[in-house]
Amino acid sequence: MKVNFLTAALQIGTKGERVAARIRAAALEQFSRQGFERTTMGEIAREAGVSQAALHYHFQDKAQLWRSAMLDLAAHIAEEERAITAARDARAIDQLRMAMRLFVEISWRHPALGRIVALEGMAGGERLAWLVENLLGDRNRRLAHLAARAIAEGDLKPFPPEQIVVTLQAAAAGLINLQPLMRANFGVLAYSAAGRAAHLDMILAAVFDGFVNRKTEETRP
Amino acid sequence: MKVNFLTAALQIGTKGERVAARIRAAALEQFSRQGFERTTMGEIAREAGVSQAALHYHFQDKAQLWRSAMLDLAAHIAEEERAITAARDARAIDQLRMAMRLFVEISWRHPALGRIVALEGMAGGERLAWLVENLLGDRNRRLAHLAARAIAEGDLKPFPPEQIVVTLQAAAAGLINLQPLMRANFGVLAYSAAGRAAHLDMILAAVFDGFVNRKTEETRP
DNA sequence: ACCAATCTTGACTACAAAATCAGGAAAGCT
DNA sequence: AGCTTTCCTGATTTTGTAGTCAAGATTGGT
Repeated sequence: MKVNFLTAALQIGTKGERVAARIRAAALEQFSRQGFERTTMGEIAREAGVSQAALHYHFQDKAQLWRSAMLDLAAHIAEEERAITAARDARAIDQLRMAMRLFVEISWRHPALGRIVALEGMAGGERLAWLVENLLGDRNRRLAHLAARAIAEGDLKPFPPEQIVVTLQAAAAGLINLQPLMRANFGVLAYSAAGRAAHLDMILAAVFDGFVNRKTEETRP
Repeated sequence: MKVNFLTAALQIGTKGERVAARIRAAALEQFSRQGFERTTMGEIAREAGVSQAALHYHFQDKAQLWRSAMLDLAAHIAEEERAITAARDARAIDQLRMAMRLFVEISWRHPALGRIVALEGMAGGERLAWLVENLLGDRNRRLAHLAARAIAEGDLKPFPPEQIVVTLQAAAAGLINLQPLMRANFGVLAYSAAGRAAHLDMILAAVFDGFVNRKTEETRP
């Protein structure tokens, strides 16, 4: 059996609940890698080590399994996020930097999230609408609001806040999502813990700082 | 009939060649939006205004149609690129900046490219291998080499060149690929020509500059 | 140990989409 | 015009996958 963050759920609940959790974990992995239609129920079943029919016992249909897997992911992420509370009175730019740090760390721990957003965010449709409604919308709007404040406080270059937010996230998730490309194109392997830390450094030090308004430097000749 | 950049091909060649071009254009649009499996031959046929069987007359199977559409896209892009030749003796950083400008412009004109790379680059598999082999590999390695030179010349912060290249491209294509997300999440509409120019500004001025090593700015003109 | 509820499965159905094919229309040549 | 090649289509077959179902296995309570 595959081991990942959802495997913890195997320890609790009734047998059915444990199997359902295993199915959700397998489904999330497949859906996020292959997208919804490329993923088959049979594949998920095999990965979870149960029969295909078991999937339909625990979940009404494929779409509902997808939503269930997403909610599961969201719950795990929310729990990890709660651990960190941004200081309310800090400058917007600092809250934003903190949010980006968190985003990168969570993206490494839960690569499925970024992949799903990329897949559905390109395609549009009802699954995207569901994601925006249930998981992404508030969070993104909050970040955009934060970016707008940071601009107003003179700390960010004055680009459209929504664009800043989406671009930052796309940049941060890019390397993580595109591991297969990195491997196929450059022969680079998946990252160790040290590599992840270096990646976080890169995003903050390079990409994020690119948006930062360096008043002192710019007023220089 | 849908009009796009491939429609030009309608003017030349035999009747069959013109129909094949129309099919490739329709296929490219669908494949890049929906991904390979979500796209059906029937849909492509309807979009191209021919019968489903006609697709199998011109192309052996779905996979070959996909490859053919990609080659078509690559040919168009290559032609546009050829118009611009980077000065050989310029500093690597300037060549890189020029390449990014080109990348953003081409990405706006051919949004299918970025979507395909994102889709297949996340999933891995034989289509990705084909893409790397036939149209991405050399180009990306050349860019990485350029980034490495720029680092050696002290113009870029010393992050791994492959990571810089992929992250820059992910950041630049992010907004373009994720238009449906922008719309669903923020209600923002597709971009006008002015919006595209502004986006290019943002990528170069913010993201690209984030990677630039500012120490050298003082010593440079 | 027994029972009832919960869970799981193999076998099956329904359906959508890819691929094939024989027949016929259109284009191009002489 | 007559002939040949190229092109296109409707009808059909094949294949892969989602979803159903009745029967049997497992689990947990008493």
